[in-house]
Amino acid sequence: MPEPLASEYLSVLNEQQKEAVIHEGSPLLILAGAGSGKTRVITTKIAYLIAEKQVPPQSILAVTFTKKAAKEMQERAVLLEPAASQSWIRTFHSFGAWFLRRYAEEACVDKNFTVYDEDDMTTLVGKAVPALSRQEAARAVHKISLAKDYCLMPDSKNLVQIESSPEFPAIYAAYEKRLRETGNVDFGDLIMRPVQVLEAYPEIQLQMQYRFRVIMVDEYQDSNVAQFKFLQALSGVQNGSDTYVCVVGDDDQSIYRFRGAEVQNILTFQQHFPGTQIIRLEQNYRSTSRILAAADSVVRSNKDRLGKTLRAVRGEGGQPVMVFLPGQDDEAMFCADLIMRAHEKGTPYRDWAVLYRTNAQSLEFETEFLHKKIPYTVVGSLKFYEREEVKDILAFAAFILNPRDEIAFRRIVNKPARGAGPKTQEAVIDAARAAAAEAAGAETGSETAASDAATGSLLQACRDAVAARTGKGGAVPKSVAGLNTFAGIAGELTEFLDGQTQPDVKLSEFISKIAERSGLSEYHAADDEISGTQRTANIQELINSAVLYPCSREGLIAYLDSIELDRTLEKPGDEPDADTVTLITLHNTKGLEFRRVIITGLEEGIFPRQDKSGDDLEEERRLFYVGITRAKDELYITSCGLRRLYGRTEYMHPSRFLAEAAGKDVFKLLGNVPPSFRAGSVGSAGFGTGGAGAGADPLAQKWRRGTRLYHDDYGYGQVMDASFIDGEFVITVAFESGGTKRFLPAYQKNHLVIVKD
DNA sequence: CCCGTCGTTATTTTT
DNA sequence: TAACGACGGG
Repeated sequence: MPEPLASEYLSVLNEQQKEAVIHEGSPLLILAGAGSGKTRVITTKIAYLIAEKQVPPQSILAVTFTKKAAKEMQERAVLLEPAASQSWIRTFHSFGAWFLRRYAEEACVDKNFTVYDEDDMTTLVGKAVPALSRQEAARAVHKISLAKDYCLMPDSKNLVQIESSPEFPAIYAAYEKRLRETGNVDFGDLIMRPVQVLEAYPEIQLQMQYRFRVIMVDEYQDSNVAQFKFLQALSGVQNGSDTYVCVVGDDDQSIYRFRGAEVQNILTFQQHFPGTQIIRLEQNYRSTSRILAAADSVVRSNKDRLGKTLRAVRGEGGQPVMVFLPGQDDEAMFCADLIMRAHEKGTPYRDWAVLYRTNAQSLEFETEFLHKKIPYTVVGSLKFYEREEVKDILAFAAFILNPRDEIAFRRIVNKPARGAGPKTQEAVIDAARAAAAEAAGAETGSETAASDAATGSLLQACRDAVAARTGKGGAVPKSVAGLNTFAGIAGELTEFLDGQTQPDVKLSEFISKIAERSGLSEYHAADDEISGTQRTANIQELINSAVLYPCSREGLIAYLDSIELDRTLEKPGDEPDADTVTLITLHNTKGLEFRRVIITGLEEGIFPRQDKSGDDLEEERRLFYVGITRAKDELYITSCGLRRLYGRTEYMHPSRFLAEAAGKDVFKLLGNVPPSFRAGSVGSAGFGTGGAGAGADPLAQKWRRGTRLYHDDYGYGQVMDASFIDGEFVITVAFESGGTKRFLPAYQKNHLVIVKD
């Protein structure tokens, strides 16, 4: 087959895209607006570099944030240039995992590490600092993760900016020590530790510079400090390396500040990569122009942006619709009706996506769609891999891979019950840690630096405990018998895995064997009988998902990585091409597009979420922008007057984002449109308006500033402020208990009474 | 050691 | 409202 000519794939690009593809010689920052064809640019660039610039494909590294994006990028690059199959197109985290396994010794991790999730981390913090409650431990875990996103160690001076509590550094340090004893890593380590290795070992940095000549980063606006440092260290800019660095991002789509993403990375890129050229991609190929106008009307309220104007290539299209509904049930019904009616006219379900701010909101749609027989797929929140039975099996697999894994050990040693309770577990773990410490001490001064594989092994510690108690005569305690049973099973499974010689045996055989031999299958099957759960089916699904991997240590590592490094992965067994409506959080839509999009729950407190202001509020607004720009043909926005929240029905306000956008006359308004949104009052749409006629309203007469009152739930308080917002009379009340709340007195007759002094 | 009941509490967003 | 943790009984 003849090599495709560069002109063939360049000819379909616009001028800016072409410029970005053929650019060379300096760092490059591509500011790519939504739908401007950035994936096409990156993939074409990869093909171009290989075919026209003779860059070896394996020396190209392209980094994305999600596995889905990585997969798509690789597929599209390969279509343009088959040799791109050898290029490294991966997520930041899977690249970090590869790096850590390769330099395991320098990074002080076990080569066979598995990745602890938040839950595992919390357990470990709880063990490292027993004084903490589970809740406190969870809070600490959150802060530790954030610290790692910023590459901060327990002794870093700047740690106070993450968490000012004086106890925190000690908690972090204790956790870190304990984590290292297991040899495993957490999510943050996948980026932070490679950075530390690169900074500590110049020769490794040189190896990387030699190996990767081209580094590209997608979704750069969502990179965090650790990832920035990773990029810096890999490319070796400070050392004058000529590695070609190209990052692609859109500051308007930065939505991960809460987990350490730094918009500064994109805003100050030029300063850290001197000589950077900037290319803007502003032609939008995705959406019709009225949808883009809606998007622009939203994001233009943000102050902190580089500024960019999308030009629509497609036609004007239909007018986006804003719908005001009485309650969340009506919202679900509205969506269902819309989708069903379109389906009757031939629109497939897969054209539709229903977007919401929090995962919990998916429930109303699931219920309604189930009822109306509309097929749907919930993206992301599928906690398949967090289910107890699934975690149990995976923990057993992880333990066999790394028998120092304290968390996995605790989880499975006594499941099903074998008489080895917490006290026994503690003793075994302490013994293993003592053995490891002793070995480490003995090592000092001797030249046997490589750590013994059995050192600190909990499996070995179990066997030792058994050996110490048997042969002494007398009855063997139940706990020791339990450890013996467990050690027997774990030993047998380890031998099975290591004894595999035929290459065509699938890993599913091994996973299945774990389920059977561990007794976990039976244990969970019993639960199915009693509570009618799906555990056996889930275990079977898990076993099936391992069929793609070979039955070996390497295969098992790859399998566990694939699960641990991408939680958004669809549930195994879900067919990807089914004709279903997509239910998805706004965050998860990053990089996706749909013909028809419904963004739901546009209410104050929900979206934007309560207590958002300043930079956080701007991020919420960008999230709205991301949602709008997913739509190709049709866009609907819904807002409810009532919503059930914490089991209580609350009266809701339309989101301030709606007022910001409606003033521009870009939306068609439907439903119970609040007065301030109606034609004629467009100019005054927004918050803090009203005032006129307030004195005449009976409610305003009753609830004046200073009025003392009593609320059923919150107790005694005083009206601090009273005003009309969006045509509704709202009071702000300060309670004696401390908090402040806002109410709509019109709807609080049963809960709110005036008290006379 | 396992099960049930009662009371409390929680909701961002995710690699 | 639902889910989970603490507690107590069997």
